[in-house]
Amino acid sequence: MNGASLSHSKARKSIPWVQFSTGRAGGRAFEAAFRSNVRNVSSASVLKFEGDSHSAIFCVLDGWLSLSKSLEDGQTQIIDFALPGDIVDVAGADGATCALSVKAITGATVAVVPVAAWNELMERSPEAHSFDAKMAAAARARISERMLRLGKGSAEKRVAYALLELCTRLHASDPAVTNSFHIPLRQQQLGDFLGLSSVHVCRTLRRLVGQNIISMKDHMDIKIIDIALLSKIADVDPGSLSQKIVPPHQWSWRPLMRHQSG
Amino acid sequence: MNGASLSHSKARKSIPWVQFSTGRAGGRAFEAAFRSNVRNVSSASVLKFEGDSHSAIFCVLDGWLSLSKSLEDGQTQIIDFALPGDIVDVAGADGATCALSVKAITGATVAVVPVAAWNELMERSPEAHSFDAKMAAAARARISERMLRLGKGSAEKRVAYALLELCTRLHASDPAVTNSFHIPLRQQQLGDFLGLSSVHVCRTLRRLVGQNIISMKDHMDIKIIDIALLSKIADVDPGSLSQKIVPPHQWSWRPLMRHQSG
DNA sequence: AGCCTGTGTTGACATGGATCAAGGCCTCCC
DNA sequence: GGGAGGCCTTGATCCATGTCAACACAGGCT
Repeated sequence: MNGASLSHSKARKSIPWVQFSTGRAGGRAFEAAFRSNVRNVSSASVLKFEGDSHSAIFCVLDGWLSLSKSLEDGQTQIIDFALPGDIVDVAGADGATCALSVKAITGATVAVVPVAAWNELMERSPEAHSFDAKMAAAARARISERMLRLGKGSAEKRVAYALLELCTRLHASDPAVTNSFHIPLRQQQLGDFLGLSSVHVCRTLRRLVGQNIISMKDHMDIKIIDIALLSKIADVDPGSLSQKIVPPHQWSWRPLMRHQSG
Repeated sequence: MNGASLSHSKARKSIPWVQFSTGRAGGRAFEAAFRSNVRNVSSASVLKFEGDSHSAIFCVLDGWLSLSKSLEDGQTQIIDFALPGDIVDVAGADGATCALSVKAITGATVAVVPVAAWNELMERSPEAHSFDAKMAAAARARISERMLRLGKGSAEKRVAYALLELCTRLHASDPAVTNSFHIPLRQQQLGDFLGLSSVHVCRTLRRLVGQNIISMKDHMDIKIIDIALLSKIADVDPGSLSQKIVPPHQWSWRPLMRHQSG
């Protein structure tokens, strides 16, 4: 699925930017710049450590990355995943160092753009800039939504939400994905994402399977069986999230009713 | 502490933007635009609800705001506080609605800038744009740091970190603040910030007081007595955070040693 | 094949923090 | 002054989740 860490690559994946950069003045040049810096990274390799100098922005072409932070004792929290199409900018408050570690969850293909080139692109291309702003806003919204459940939600709510979120994001980058998808994560990593122990992640997934809300095979091939119930557990506004996943004729919910709360 | 909700104001607070906008072409016009939309909001008033149309960016001149999200059952998570000098942009992924609710914790003075004017400002003034980018990066870094402790930290670690973070931020906007400061929050609100019950916030603060790490009077006048220990509990890199709070001659720590972990 | 390592699963047990409840101390209002 | 409502504080109890441990299963290596 991939080569050595950070090796150069001739991959010709689709780059979301191309959709607006081609045909405009400078568009081709930027596209060339992106393509010339495409690299393959192997699973589990580290692209950046927290505190490293912030030298580049990544655009994920294929595979999953994790953005994480760690405590002194080694405990790790995954702040976000970067999926194909996502832009990764982990600049800290000082702008010079990375606030987060960036690691490859799977083998991945990544366009690496030096900050200088990035800034130039942002200045020259209003479309690029607004696209970036939109992605950044989406990332912020995603993180807030998750933080809400991290602070106030039960394990079940967190897991349910994660499944729906990942499903929705995968659907966004590949419309063929509807309610069946693969999550390339160990349960330990899911735990680091959700603020749960891997053991409890396992139990919680098992319970959802037992209740026939989802099914699993091959260690993380998920199928959402009862999306209405899962949405209710996750406390997701069905209108906002799930409309994207299942075709309209399958919708069958009213506004959420309050379920047993904490 | 102030007038009616969203009333016009003649306040002449210092606006961080002015430092670079004055003297430049268009600078005065922007400054005028800011000042003409300054409003006072009363404590506990709501500036935006999640889902509202995203019509304006706020710049906090005085007072505290909270940015929060809520679950169906009413449980609230405070995602961030906005302190004097902070810029508040709660645009969601769609750009048209707010991802977060914005509420006034205290009476507050806020410059309200319509999105159109804001976008124009961002395009016209590179300095404004880079200042905004810097603030946004700082907010992201802050939230990641807190999310780490929310997911992986004990109550003690979360409380300790919050105290240090707030102290640092207050110091940034007013260098006279060093290790004594006032937090205008109910313990319930601190709990909503930290993902803890108000009862447990109370117990945890009491414990810190009992260990002579901090002192409290008048319901939230905090004084950090042993900043080294508090930093260690919070798992803060002393170099990054605490250097800003206490003068150099008071530093007396080596790199953190691992303390009893979970 | 046989071993070794990593991961998922399940059970037993420990515990941090939630919840419930009562009392005290404010401030506001009549 | 007296009552009422908020909020903090503290104690008692409960429960969700962490931790520890054992086993199963799969893949890689020799």
